[in-house]
Amino acid sequence: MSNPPVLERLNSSLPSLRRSERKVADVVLADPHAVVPMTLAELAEAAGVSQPTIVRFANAIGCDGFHDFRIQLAQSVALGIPATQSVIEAQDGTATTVSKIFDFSITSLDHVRRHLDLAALDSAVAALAASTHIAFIGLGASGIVAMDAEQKFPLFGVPCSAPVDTHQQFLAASTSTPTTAFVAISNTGRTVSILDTVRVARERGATVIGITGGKTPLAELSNIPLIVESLDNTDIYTPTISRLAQLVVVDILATMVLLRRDGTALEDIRTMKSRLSHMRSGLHHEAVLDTDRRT
Amino acid sequence: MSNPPVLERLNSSLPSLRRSERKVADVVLADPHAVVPMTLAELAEAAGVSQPTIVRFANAIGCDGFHDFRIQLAQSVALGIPATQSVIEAQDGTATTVSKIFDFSITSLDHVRRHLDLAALDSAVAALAASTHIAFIGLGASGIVAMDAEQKFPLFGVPCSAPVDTHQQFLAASTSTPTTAFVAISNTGRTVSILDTVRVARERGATVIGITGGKTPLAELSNIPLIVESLDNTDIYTPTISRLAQLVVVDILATMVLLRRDGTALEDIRTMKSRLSHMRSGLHHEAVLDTDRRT
DNA sequence: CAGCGGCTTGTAAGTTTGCTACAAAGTGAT
DNA sequence: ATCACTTTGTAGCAAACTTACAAGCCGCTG
Repeated sequence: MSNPPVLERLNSSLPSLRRSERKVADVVLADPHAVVPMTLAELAEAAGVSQPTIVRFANAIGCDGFHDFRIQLAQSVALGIPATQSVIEAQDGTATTVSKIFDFSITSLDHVRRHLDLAALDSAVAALAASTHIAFIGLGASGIVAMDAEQKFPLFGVPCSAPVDTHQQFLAASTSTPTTAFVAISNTGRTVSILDTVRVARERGATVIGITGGKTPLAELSNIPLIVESLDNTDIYTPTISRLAQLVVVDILATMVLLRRDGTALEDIRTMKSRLSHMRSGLHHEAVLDTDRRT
Repeated sequence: MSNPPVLERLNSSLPSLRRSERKVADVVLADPHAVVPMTLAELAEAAGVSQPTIVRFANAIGCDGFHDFRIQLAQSVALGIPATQSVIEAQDGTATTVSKIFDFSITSLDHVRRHLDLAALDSAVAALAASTHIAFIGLGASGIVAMDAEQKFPLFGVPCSAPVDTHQQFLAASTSTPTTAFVAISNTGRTVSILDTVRVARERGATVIGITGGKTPLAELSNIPLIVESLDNTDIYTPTISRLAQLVVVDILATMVLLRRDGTALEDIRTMKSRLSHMRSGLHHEAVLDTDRRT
């Protein structure tokens, strides 16, 4: 899996390109989708340059020939045009807006996938698996993630809490123990109340896992910093993308903790899922148990 | 944008393949990543068949020659191996588990992107923009989505609520009016309490937007059904993927409603974002206002 | 400002790669 | 058992990509 997507690389190495290579870059950036099915000769024609220039262009941006360039471009385009490229505008139609937001979301997830620290993840899983109690805290969009985690983790038989307001969060930190896993979620990693709360949890000896967007104060304060680096979203229309990546990371943590358990926990979950689906349908408990027997 | 991803198509058209074409399919499915950089001759070698067979294989699964096949495969692989292919297993290492969950999440988002009904989306946006009050309801994972929506939509100056328990939801439905937009979120679309609540909202004349996973009872009951079709997740380890797609759809709705507004709402949001970031840092309100003046 | 050196770009030839026509082998039915 | 049909491989061809080389442009210096 090659690390930085082509279009990103193209942007960054744009100044170091020669004049006619630049013409090629312009064509590619103008409409990457259209370039994908093009043959070398067609692209040369479209950019108004000779064929070897195309090859040199491909090499210049770190591809191994035109073949490689085309494949990498196709992959980049499949994920979506990076958000840095396309900004949502008022005159965009429905289809365009939908595309842009999906592209942005998918690209961002891909970015996180490439930048996730697996070792930190392992440490976090170990800490969560060893804990007797887990607390998730976050505010705003990150609060949503905390609540989502609270729905997932109790499945393993470990009591979980996700206090929503700052006072309750502080209280949870104050009553934490050395076997508490304290998961603090903050994309900016600078929210003072979260930082204060984390300090208390640390004092109490809890293991603090900090899910944050970069090398932030929260990362500094955490025993195990989990950097979930979303793409920049300076644009005002751009939705908060960090949640999505954080949710996926929580999914990963939950799944990996589950994988560490043996079959009994698994069986519990299976039963739970089945009962839940019956509850949805409004059947009575008796009926559920009956169904379970049949299964 | 060609509609069904290659690997999906390959799976579905697998029975109709000839014997030696099937050998090719096996090689491709065994490790799609490895096939991407291969040349036609190499793939023929790897599958133990002749070169023309590869070409015929490509045509058989709906590609226009080997070239096209390679590009489409590259795109498919970029998004990740579809979940139907790869299932999370206990013996998977960290890297593998992470890959699989990200792949699954991204593939699923891509799937929703391809299957979203733009016309329904437009209707939903129109209804939301015209409403004087918006209620979001959901339970479990969908409840998280409802709460997320509640954080986003008040920005437009329309009062929003996202009652969390079934009684409160029922109450909200009972007090809704013809200008209420009632957004019900349920992936299964069969949760009885949600359906009951929606019926009440309909009786009261509210416009019901149903975000659901297919042609479910909820879709039937809604004025505007928004089908958000995630991939099947029969596997027990697989995390609930529907939330992610639903969140993105909520993002899209929020963004599009915002785009309908004129500059004033925009300015409000800009100011709000700036103040919020100051609040995070723990600065006082005076300082915030001061900063705003400087901006 | 003319001449020179280096870099940039295009021309042309070469090599690889993918495609197609055709023939051989296999398979099933009568 | 033979025939018709489907499937697979061989061989040649056309197109695409790459490389070597020469022409042109630009800036520098005398």
